[in-house]
Amino acid sequence: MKYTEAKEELIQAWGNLGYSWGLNKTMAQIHALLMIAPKPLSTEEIMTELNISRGNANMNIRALLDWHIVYRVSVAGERKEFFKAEKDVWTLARQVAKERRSRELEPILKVLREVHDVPNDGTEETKEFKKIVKDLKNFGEKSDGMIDTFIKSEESWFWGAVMKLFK
Amino acid sequence: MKYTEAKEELIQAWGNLGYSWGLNKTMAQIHALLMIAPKPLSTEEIMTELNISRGNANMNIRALLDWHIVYRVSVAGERKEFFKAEKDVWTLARQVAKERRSRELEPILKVLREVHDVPNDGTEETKEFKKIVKDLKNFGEKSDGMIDTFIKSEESWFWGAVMKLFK
DNA sequence: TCAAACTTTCAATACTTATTGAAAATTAGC
DNA sequence: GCTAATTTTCAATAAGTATTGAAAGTTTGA
Repeated sequence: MKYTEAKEELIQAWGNLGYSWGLNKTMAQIHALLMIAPKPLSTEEIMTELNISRGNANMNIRALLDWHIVYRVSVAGERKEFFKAEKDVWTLARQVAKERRSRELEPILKVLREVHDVPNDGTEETKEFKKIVKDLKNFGEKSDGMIDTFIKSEESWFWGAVMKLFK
Repeated sequence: MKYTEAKEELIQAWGNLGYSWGLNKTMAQIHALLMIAPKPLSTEEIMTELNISRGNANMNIRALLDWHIVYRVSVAGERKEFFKAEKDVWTLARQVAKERRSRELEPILKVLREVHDVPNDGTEETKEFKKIVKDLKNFGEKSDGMIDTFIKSEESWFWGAVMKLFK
């Protein structure tokens, strides 16, 4: 396989993965492009490489900055902005975990806490409801703690510990 | 908060969460409804509770069966099918992890393995590309192993081990 | 202060995905 | 085999999301 094909394929695949991460396709593709680029790229370059409009490029770059997985870079002698992606996979993973926790896990935990205290009126319905909510809340809170440790951890410590744990 | 409100709110929240899980909103809502129901429900009951059409209900129930997080149940003396959700949160979590691994992680790992061997033609581009792909592949494979252990693990063992590890 | 370079916004539109509902298919009992 | 109950399919359409491109806004340096 040639480099250009491989590059194309990786960008496509990363675009699909984006969906499972709460990014949209273009966002993920820009991220992939920046990740494998040896130098920061300008909006123009991103537009050309991915064949997308200026507005689209701009919006999705903003969203990536908002996720803190793409950074603004200034290049000496150039007036326009350049962008680079976080290249350290570990840092990337922690950042994504952090964002997803606050976008996905926290909202559902908030609801679980709210509905946790509905009075048990003695019916089967509320009994079952309370049981399930309790279990979900418990699970969610344990997961939350685990993710928190992950986010704050050091790569070497983490994999070392996990390796010991998972065999 | 009253039970009916709480129920409504939980179903809505679970519907949103569905998005971050590769389910769609209705699928996740049906799942929530079944999870808190003390008895298996028929398609009719699901249609009424969620105000959705027969076709919609049917399609999304099939999808949930396909994910193996909802089961078919037959009720004595009734001709129609009834459905119940997996109620054990731990089993649910493992099943979701299993499905997501094969729907999200495996495809990207496949691509990473494919593009891993592009020849280094000496340019900056291929050098950087190969480095990033190597890192991503390494990370993905470690994660894959970890998820695998999780899927095969017992709840009590897992949280015990994790608690020791994370704190 | 001006104007060129560059970035942002947003209404219009294209594209994608979800939903409906009625017709077709299947199933079960007589 | 027939019929009524039930499930499945799928074309039509509604709803939701992404994308464009041009106009408006902002920044920079002479």
